[in-house]
Amino acid sequence: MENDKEITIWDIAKKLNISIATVSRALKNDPVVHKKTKKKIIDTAEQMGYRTNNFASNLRSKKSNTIGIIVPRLNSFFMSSVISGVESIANAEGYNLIISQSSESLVQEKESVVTMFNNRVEGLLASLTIETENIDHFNSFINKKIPLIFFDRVIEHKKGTNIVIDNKKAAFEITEHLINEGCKRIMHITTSLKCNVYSDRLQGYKQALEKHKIEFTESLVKHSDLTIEAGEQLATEILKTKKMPDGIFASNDSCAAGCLLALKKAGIKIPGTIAFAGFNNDPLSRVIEPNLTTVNYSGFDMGVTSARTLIAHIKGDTTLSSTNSIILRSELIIRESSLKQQKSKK
Amino acid sequence: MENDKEITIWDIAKKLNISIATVSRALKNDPVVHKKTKKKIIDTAEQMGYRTNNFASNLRSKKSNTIGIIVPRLNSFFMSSVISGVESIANAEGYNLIISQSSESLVQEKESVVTMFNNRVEGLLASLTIETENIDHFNSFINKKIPLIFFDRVIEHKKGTNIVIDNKKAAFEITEHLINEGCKRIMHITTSLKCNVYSDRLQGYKQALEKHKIEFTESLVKHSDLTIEAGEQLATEILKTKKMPDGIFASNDSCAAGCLLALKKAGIKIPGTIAFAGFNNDPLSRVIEPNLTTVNYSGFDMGVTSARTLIAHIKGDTTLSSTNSIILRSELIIRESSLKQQKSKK
DNA sequence: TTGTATGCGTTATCAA
DNA sequence: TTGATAACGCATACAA
Repeated sequence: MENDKEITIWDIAKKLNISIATVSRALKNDPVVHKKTKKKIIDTAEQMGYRTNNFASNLRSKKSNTIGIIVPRLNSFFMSSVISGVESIANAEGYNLIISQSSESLVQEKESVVTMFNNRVEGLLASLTIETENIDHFNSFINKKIPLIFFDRVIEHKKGTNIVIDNKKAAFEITEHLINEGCKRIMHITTSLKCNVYSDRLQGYKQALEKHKIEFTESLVKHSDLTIEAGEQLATEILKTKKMPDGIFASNDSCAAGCLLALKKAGIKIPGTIAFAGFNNDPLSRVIEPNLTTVNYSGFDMGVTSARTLIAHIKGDTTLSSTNSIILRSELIIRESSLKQQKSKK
Repeated sequence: MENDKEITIWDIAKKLNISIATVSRALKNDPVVHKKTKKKIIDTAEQMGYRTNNFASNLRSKKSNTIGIIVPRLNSFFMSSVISGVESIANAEGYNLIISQSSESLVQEKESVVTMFNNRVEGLLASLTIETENIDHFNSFINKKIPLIFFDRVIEHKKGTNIVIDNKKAAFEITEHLINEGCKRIMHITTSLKCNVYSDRLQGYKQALEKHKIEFTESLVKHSDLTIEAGEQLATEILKTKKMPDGIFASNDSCAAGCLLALKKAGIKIPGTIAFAGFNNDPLSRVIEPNLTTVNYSGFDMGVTSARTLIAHIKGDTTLSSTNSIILRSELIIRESSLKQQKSKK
């Protein structure tokens, strides 16, 4: 039955001997058109195999019905969960989703923003690269007042909403937990501190040390790219040190896992000699032995919230324009890798 | 400098006192327009803050410059790698990418296809849900000869290309490996056999048994949803059995990991008493102890190949229209979890 | 090499 | 409640 020619509202109108205006209205479910004609129109539309031409519609109405998302990497457990959440909302709300990854490159991020702008997305979600220090390249959106929301990796700005967790608090709690377990020399593994996520966690770490009167030691802060391999690498470094740490708090689970396993293989007792904590509650953390103490926060929820908020903005919800940031819940998950104390009771 | 009004080719034409036709040509880098005027046009376009209106352009040219991808789940390591690969190619080739997830639901998948069709994607990539038994719902694409490529989870069909790995062979090899390690009672954990990926693996498993004169036992094939939890669940079941298996080949790493850990916790020696193998080379497999023997195949590569092939189709590469399927490389990765033999030598 | 004129399929503004 | 008609911004056949 399928034919090569595309059916338009013109064809429907002709067949039904009515005007295209009425057809257009009926297809949009405009309450103004008579119920009976509406039904007739919709039926024949279906029967003729009509599909609306979004280009024409968008051109005329100046709306794209599309939202965009730019992420540093697509293939991490956290990010793919975020995208899954965003997609589910976008889909339910009838928005298309276009995705772009910056691959942690500022240049790429800039290009992605341009692409999104040219595609006339009605709103944009973005999680920044590790090297993004300002958001001038988002000015096209800000100037045109196109809703723009940063999530997770963000930069404070006046013109929009950020969706984050309280990284400082989470890091404080996890560090304090390590201290309470008896750690006195806690190493922190992080990456570029240009990024709020990591600088906040470092701050939380420092605050916990301060509260418990432990002197902050610069050399205990290690910078890496937070991969499993980086963790392994660091482990060999640690093994060469005279004064080994008695606790390690890594800024993600992959890196913690790599480091933990390498140290364990070298005969270090975990958590006995070195207690461990990570961040993200990656599936890895429940598989590694000992199970990894970590901070849980749901990428899916963050995606859902981000998409919902963005769409509310697009639809002109004014109560939101004053919202500067939304802080999502995160929780400390204590597992075996950090239990120095309880270990002896077992 | 940004203003509320959108600049069009009209504005540029007016300013430069030339026709919109020339402007349009220049912006498309048409070789027919004089170099000098072209430069002038492009410069003032930039200066005026012009951005092309894709809707008008698409409407006129009847091309969307967009490809679509439908996946069962976004948030698995494998799938997010695929998407990462697809995105990188789409981006480089100047195509937009719109993404939809079916959440393993056939109903959702059908809706996603309709959405993609209505959005007039120029080509579609899809990995089917576990319950998809035929591809009638893709007929809109097939009838209109819009390039359609299935990857990983596919159904054989005459009108298009499938991109897969040789699941049968991979499963055969991994099963044979277990047999060579001395397993005589190998359990296979799988899920819906409607899906090529899983039925092929089961076949490979059977063939290996057959080759080595091991009788196939129906009760050793377990169906589950292949999550970590399902693996744990199965472990408790196995522990209650009188005749435990001496090897387990699970159709993905998560499930293998859940099962392995639960059995290990119950005091079963891995691989001594039960050898283990998974599938996918998920990061989990390198973290679990013992490290998991598995099959590696790159989601990123599959994404890249799928996108490249699709775009070639779109561009009318005829050499491809005869290509029925592309089989990507996969490799057996042997790790500690399956080494029953070598274990004793250590 | 450039310009004129037309149409792509909608939506929106009138008027009926 | 419906209809006639003018945009929306661009690409292209044709003419110059």
